[in-house]
Amino acid sequence: MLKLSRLTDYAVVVLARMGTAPEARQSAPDLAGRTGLAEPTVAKVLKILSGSGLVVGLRGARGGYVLARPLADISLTEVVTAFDGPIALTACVDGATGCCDTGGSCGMRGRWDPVNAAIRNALSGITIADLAAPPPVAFIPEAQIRLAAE
Amino acid sequence: MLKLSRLTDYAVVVLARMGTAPEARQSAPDLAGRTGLAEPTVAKVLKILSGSGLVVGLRGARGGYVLARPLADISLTEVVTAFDGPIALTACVDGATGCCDTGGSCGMRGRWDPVNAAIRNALSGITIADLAAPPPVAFIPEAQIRLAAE
DNA sequence: CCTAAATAGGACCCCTGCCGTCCTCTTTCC
DNA sequence: GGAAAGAGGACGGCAGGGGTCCTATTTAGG
Repeated sequence: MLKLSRLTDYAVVVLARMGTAPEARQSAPDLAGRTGLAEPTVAKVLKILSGSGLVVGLRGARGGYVLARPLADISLTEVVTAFDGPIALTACVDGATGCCDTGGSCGMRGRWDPVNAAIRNALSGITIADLAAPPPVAFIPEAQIRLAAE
Repeated sequence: MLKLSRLTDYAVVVLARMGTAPEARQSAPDLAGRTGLAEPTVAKVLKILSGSGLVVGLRGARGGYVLARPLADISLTEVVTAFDGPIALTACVDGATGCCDTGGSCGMRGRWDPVNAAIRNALSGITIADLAAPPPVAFIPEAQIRLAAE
């Protein structure tokens, strides 16, 4: 299904929460409490985010996590890629050997690439800051709408 | 993961094959043979396509399927929607009740909508004909690239 | 009228992959 | 030295997709 994994969803929530105090180091139990998510799950999310370099983990007592970059510099593509792997709608990509066993006469060879690129670009144009912005007077996502207009 | 279901992939292949003889009625076993896919699977795909109105099923002996519209008039969004349901990257959409149990303070409420719209629009701009076109001299998908450029 | 061919529509089981949890090791502050 | 917290991996439960099959209905042809 064309859905992103639940962990990706959690990651955006956690990142958004971290964005409210970009300088402070925040621990996993702390963020769990503030987001209302289960602590082990938040810990797992943060470990993956740390592995992807989107946050920086500080070990030891009084440790925690800090945003590696401001939310406005983190695109949705990066988060999705960290949890769901490279964005590729079908398995028929990057020269997957014997993708569909139709003997090379698939006819679809390489045709999905522009589609993947379109998705990637759409997600690249949206930052976590766009998703996390504290509700201003009224949220009218003109930028995103313009982005969506073919 | 951000992948579409395998049936959707099959559907594109089957539709592309049907596009090579748009007028002729083609049976499920016939299309299975021509695409190299398993016959029951092709039958299932065609039933779903028929239910969505993308192809027209003709019952009885010497029956088969005919494209309801030329491939150039069938967008990827329609095919994806037929198999994967409405395009919604997260469950937090269309007022899903108690989506994340954070007590309404989710802060993400409605924020994914522009993202979903962006994906939908990107896929709407691509037709099955774009994916199925028999390789011309060189396939340079200018249209799609332009579409992807934010 | 009867048979064969083909669609329509479910029902079913298997199996993959996600998800949530937990355990251990390492690091660092007090 | 002890406690707190991240790093890394392992593991079982479970939902959802997928492939298959069965039956009913329709229709062309002999």
